[in-house]
Amino acid sequence: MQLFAYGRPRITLYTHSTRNRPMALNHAIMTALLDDRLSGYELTKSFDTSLGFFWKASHQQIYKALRDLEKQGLLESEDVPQAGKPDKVIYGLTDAGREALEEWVLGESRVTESKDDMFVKFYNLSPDNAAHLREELAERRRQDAARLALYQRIRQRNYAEPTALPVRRQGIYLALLAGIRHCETRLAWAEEADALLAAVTPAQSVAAR
Amino acid sequence: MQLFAYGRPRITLYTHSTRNRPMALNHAIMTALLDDRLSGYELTKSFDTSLGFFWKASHQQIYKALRDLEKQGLLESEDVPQAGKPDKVIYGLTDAGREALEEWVLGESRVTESKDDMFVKFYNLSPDNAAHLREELAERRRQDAARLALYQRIRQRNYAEPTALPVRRQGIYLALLAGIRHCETRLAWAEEADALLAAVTPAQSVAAR
DNA sequence: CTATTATATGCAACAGTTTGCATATCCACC
DNA sequence: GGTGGATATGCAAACTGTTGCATATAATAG
Repeated sequence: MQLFAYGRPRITLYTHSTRNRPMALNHAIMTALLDDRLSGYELTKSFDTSLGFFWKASHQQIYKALRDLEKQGLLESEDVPQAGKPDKVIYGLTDAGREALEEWVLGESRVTESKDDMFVKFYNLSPDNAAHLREELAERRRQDAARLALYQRIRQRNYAEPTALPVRRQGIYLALLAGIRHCETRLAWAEEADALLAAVTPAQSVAAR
Repeated sequence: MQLFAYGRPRITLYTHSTRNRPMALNHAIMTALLDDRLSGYELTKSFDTSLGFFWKASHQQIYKALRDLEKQGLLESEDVPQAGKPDKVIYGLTDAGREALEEWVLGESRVTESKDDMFVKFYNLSPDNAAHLREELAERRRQDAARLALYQRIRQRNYAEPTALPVRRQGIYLALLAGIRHCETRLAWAEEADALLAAVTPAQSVAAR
């Protein structure tokens, strides 16, 4: 009787396994705690700006990650009673946390490519939906413009002379610069795209006359 | 006795609910099937190039999505026996599928921001890891350069004169252009970043002397 | 006085993605 | 004769992220 009916058992080498690489949200949180001790609430808000350009997270995710990281001994917490506000729990990096973070930086990076419906929609362009796509595009432009303005302000205030900054701040500057360039590129593209869409749209209004 | 101990029951309006918006992978697949009838295997490969810049999917995801979409009547399938190769199943859009796709385009878009470890790592820049980050950056440059070259080739071959193209092809051109601009921007940024990192790295080799 | 907003934390269900594994054929290369 | 790679499809578990809901205090706006 043959128990292993199909082929022979295989030996797998796990050469490119990512199993042991924990999700980067944890590391993003630890990064945010490098300088400051913060509560989950404060982290949630700070994720909306600075680091948030590269990593979005909901408060549910963040609170859970904080508890997990504390269980692993990478963070320590402190209960802070407050008057006039609900009590909060602030978290800080432990030495083990700092070490784990440094080690993580030296590992391989994982990229989760962005997924954007809008581009898939462009593959479906027709006179029927061109007007709608222009609207979506206009909304994006507003968002990108707002974000760009914010990042430009931050740059001028805190990163005007990058080479004069301490090393770590130079790294943050580069990330910020990537964000700025990204917004600029999208805005320039949106202008080109809008011009082309505008040439498509009138066909509909003519047909609808 | 008070059964609803905490506060009063709330009425929620679901004004910005996204519950009924199905994931875009399904729509990306349907989009890829607009012109051609393809098998899961072929779709997986085509996702690696064209649409893949905006939407990555594994073969496991794609095969499952295809079966789901067929169950919903949005796709139809046909078994194709092959000589010298395993048989395959090719899928095509049904009329219902085409309609559903057109309707989806007119809805709101969802953006899943890209998540890239590398930028989080830049927030941790130090002389200890600057060399490692330069390596990662160099690897990204190779990838971006390769992708850019591919997209440039596609552009020259098929989209040299965008305004002369049929409407839908113009939409694809715009998506392609976004991909090109994106790669170019990242490459330009990587150059700047590398220059700054280079100024950080030597400090280590001097210290290590 | 009531509604809203900000502060502050959390659970549970669900949706979506990744990873590991499984199966099978045929071709090319060494 | 075996190894590796391309073709072709699929299951199941683990992981990650989103959504809806729950709870509580206090300030502010109307």
